Amino acid sequence: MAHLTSAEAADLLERFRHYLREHRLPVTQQRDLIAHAIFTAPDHLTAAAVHQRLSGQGKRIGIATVYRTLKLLKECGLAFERHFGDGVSRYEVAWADEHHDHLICVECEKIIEFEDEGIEELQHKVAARKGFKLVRHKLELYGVCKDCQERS
Amino acid sequence: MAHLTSAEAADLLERFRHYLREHRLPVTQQRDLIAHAIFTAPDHLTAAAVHQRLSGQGKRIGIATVYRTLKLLKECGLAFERHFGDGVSRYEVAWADEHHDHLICVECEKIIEFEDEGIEELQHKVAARKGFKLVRHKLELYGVCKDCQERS
DNA sequence: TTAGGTGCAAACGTTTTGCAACTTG
DNA sequence: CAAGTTGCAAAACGTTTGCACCTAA
Repeated sequence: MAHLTSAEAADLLERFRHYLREHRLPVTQQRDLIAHAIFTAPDHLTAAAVHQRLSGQGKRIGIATVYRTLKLLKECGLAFERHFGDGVSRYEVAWADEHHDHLICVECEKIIEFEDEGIEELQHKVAARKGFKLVRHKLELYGVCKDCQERS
Repeated sequence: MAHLTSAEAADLLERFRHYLREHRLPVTQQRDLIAHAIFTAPDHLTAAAVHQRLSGQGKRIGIATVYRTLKLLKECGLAFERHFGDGVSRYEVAWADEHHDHLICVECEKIIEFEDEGIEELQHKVAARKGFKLVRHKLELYGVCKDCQERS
């Protein structure tokens, strides 16, 4: 689950502000709002979804600013950009201690997160065997979820 | 290695033609050329790369036709479409008996293919645990290759 | 002959960029 | 005040589509 408590979200927001100050970049209302949206989202948001969500709250923010801020969040390591093959980028909070991969239903598009120690260990072994120093990985399992199996 | 012998490439081309005839679709020069380009490529090609490669050979083929044919190759299972997170689709021959994942160097962008039985087995276990019937997966390991490690 | 493919150019949806006006520090 | 951000609209990007013409069977 990528859903953070509001205390955790607040902590991440503070870390983002700290990163900005450290780099002598202004902490603006827009940056706060966008970062907050990502930190409190229960799922993976597209830039358009972030924009809509803020518009719905009466905030007038340009889509360009959303992209610019998402890039900052990526750079400082507080958010990840994901691609699930439909040509749209999705963003999610990078929850420090948690590493998870994705299990995606090919019928209803539901996305479930999981972690597996064993797989991670084998990944490191494979990389080592090829002389690579592993820095990150992406694993997506596509299948039919229980609900969709029953439905058919 | 995704590099096929010319006999293997010829065999795949014949399979493609067979698929087309079976579906009462014409076997055109363009389709032959594009399929051949994919089957003989040593690496993952973008649509633009296929187009360039053919243009370089003096063939005047529209980029739209390249996309249309790549879609056909995907549909008949002879090519896979891959996404490595830079917003561009890459295509590679689907070598029937081989299943491989990718190891990508984050510095020189070199792409190495690998297979690992152990990882695949664990993937099936994870999916089963969550009630999913696994149909396919995507695993990409990003790291620094031996050459780039030495270079720095 | 005719179904369907082709190239072109225009349309598309997502992401980026140039710029004048505006905030932040 | 100066540096850097913002919103807008326009551009850029990869990809798809509409259409008149052409090719395979």
